[in-house]
Order: sequence, then structure tokens, then C-alpha cells
Amino acid sequence: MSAAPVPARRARRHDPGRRDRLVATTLDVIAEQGVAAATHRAIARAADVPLGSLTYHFDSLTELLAAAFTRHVDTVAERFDERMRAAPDRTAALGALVEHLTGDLLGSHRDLVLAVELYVAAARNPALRAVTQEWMSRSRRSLERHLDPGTAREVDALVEGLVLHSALSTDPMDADQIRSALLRLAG
Amino acid sequence: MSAAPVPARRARRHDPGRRDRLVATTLDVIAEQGVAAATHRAIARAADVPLGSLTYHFDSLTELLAAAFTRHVDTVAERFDERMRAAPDRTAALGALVEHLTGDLLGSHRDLVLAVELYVAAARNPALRAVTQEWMSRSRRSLERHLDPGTAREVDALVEGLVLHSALSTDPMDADQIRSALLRLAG
DNA sequence: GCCTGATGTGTACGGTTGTTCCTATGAGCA
DNA sequence: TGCTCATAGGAACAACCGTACACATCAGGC
Repeated sequence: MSAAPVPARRARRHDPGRRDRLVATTLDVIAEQGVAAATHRAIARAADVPLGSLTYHFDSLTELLAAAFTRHVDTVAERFDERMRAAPDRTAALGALVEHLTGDLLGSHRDLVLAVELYVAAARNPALRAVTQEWMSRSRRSLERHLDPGTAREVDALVEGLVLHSALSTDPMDADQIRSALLRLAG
Repeated sequence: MSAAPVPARRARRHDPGRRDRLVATTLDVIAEQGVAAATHRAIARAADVPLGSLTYHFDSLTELLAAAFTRHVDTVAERFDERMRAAPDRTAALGALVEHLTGDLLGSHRDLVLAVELYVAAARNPALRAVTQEWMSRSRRSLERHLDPGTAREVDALVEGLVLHSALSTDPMDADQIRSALLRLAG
């Protein structure tokens, strides 16, 4: 009779697409708590999956982080290229750039934080450096739809600086200041 | 006869100023390996002191990091204010600013890395945020010796962005580009 | 309907971390 | 000279980490 103390194993859950969901959850954890806090256990808890599930789907934590950042870069880079493709001329492109900065990026604290976490993690992690390289080269290519390579390079650098400043500064510039700075530089 | 296996305790070393040396060593470790790697043990090894010595001199690791970053900020902020004090007029001040950026900061990879490690650590650590606040307000005050508050603010933001970009980008701007960008903005 | 391999689950292991604590020492003062 | 307390030294603790692994389950091809 005595019910043997059954280990109460959680019912197995059929969960196709769990791999994708793990990538998404990883981005959430990074955005909310930083790369340093993005441990296997923290991600597993956030995604409500057992610990072992992470190493089943991803060979290592680094690989998971790389997959997550790659997805984020894909999203942002694609959105930016759309804006550049839609701009008919150089002036419109600069306007779209300002819009991208003040609207897309600065409007979303999440995207901002993710960008910085990536930059910094990449500074010490070769696997992530490849992701930032790819990002930079994509956005450079988008800019070159309308700007000569030299200017594209300068603008790209300024944008990167502005993004970092906006994310980290305790007292970031507002949209108007950014607009005026950008136009003074490349207008 | 049998020599009792004496624990071979290291000779006690009289070491006045060890506290200061620990702060300096902490900065070295951060510069070389990043905040994430700046553990009690790593610092103790680098300073060649026993582990317990760290928590004797500093109540916690965070307190040690804050002490280290505070020292670094003092050094850099003082050097910058000297340059601003020495400049006779606005034009000279802008020149000195460019010199500070391209010479002092970008010339020293160490200072650059320390600045970024501080920015990023501060983003998630309130104790360090106070240090960055102090830094920003000091450099703002130095700039206001020659610039109106509005421009000082903009320049400060751009400088911060440039520093971050220089440290993190895989393809940083060179001194000439920075000079031209700065002068276009505030010249 | 059965088999099987892909997927899900729980646990364990060795290593590292921040911090605590007890003991030892000797510089400086009474 | 002798005392004492700030400092030095070493070991231990519990918590957490990435990763490996053994086992359970079940969807999908036969």
C-alpha cells in the first residue's frame, strides 16, 4: 500500500521549437540581467525547461550566446537595410538614419542594452567577435547604398558611439541633439 | 628525528601600503582580463598576497572594485582638467581636447579599456554608477571653463561615444578622423 | 502495432567563487 | 622590557558554475 515516494518526475512535454524558444529566452535574460548573469541555470529557469535541455540543444553556453546574438543582429540589421532600401536619395537616407537611431534603437531600451552587451562580450570572446564583424559589415553595406565608403565609415562609427553612449550614460542625449549632431557631421 | 611535516607557513611580511598596492593591482587585472575576471583570487595571485588579505582590507569585492575605479577616474580627470586650465581660450581648449582624446586616451590602450570596463560594470552595479557620475560631472566642469554648458554637454557625449567606439570597435577611427569629427561638431 | 532514435528529464561531478574564521606574528607603544 | 592590537596567513564553507551522463518517453517511419 505504502505509496513508494515516487520521484514525481515532471510529465514529459512535447515541445517542438524549443530550440528557438531557448534562443529567444536567452536574449531576454541578457537584456534584463546582462551576459554575466546569463547562465545555463538562469536561462533554464526563465524558459521553464530542465537544465539538461540546454546542453542537449547547444553544445556549450558560448554557442548558445552566439546563436542568441546572431538572431538579434539579424533582426536589427534587416530592419536597417529595409530603411536604406526605401530611401530614394541621400537626403532621405540621412533622415531615415536619424529615424533609425532615435526611433528604432533609442526607442527600444532593450535593443540598446543588447547591442552593448554584445559589444562588450565580443571584446573578450572571439566567438562573439565574428557576430559583431558581420553586423558592422552589413550596416556599412546598407549605408553605402547612398553614401561614399569614407563617409559611411565615419557615420557608422558615430552611430556606434551614439548607441553606446545612449545605453550607458546616466544622462543620454535626446533625439534632437542626436539629429543635430548627425546632420552637422554628414549633412 | 622524523621532521614533523611543518606546514611551511610563509614568513610574515611587513607590508605597509599593501592596501594601496591592492588597489593598483586590481586596476592591472581589470585592464588585462576584464572586470569579470577580477576575482579575489586572481587579484591576490597578481599581488602575491594571501586570499584573506583582500577581505581584510576591503569589506567586499565590490568595494575593492569601486576603490580601484575611483583611483583611475581621479587620475584621468585630473589630467584632463590640467589641460583645460592650461588652455588660454576656446580654440586652444578644443585643440587640447583633441590632444587629450587622441593622445592621452587613445594612445593608452590601458586607459581606454579601463574606461569601458567601468562604463559597463556601472551599468549593472549601483556602487560603480556613482563613480561614473562623478567622472562625468568633473569632465563637464572642466569643459565649461571654455564652452557654454550646452556645447559642453554635447561634446562630452561625443567624447564618451568616441572612447567607447575606439575601445570596442574592431575597426576604430584614427586620430585624424576624430579630430575632424570633433572640430566639425564644436569648432 | 512495434521499433527506434530524437528529444526530454533529473542528477551528479569537479571546479571556482565570495566570504568567514581562527591562528600567528611583530611593530609600536607603555 | 613586555603587551597588545592591527595586520598577515591559511583553511574551510556553502553556493554556484558548466558540463556529462544515465535514464524515460514518445512521435514518426516501418
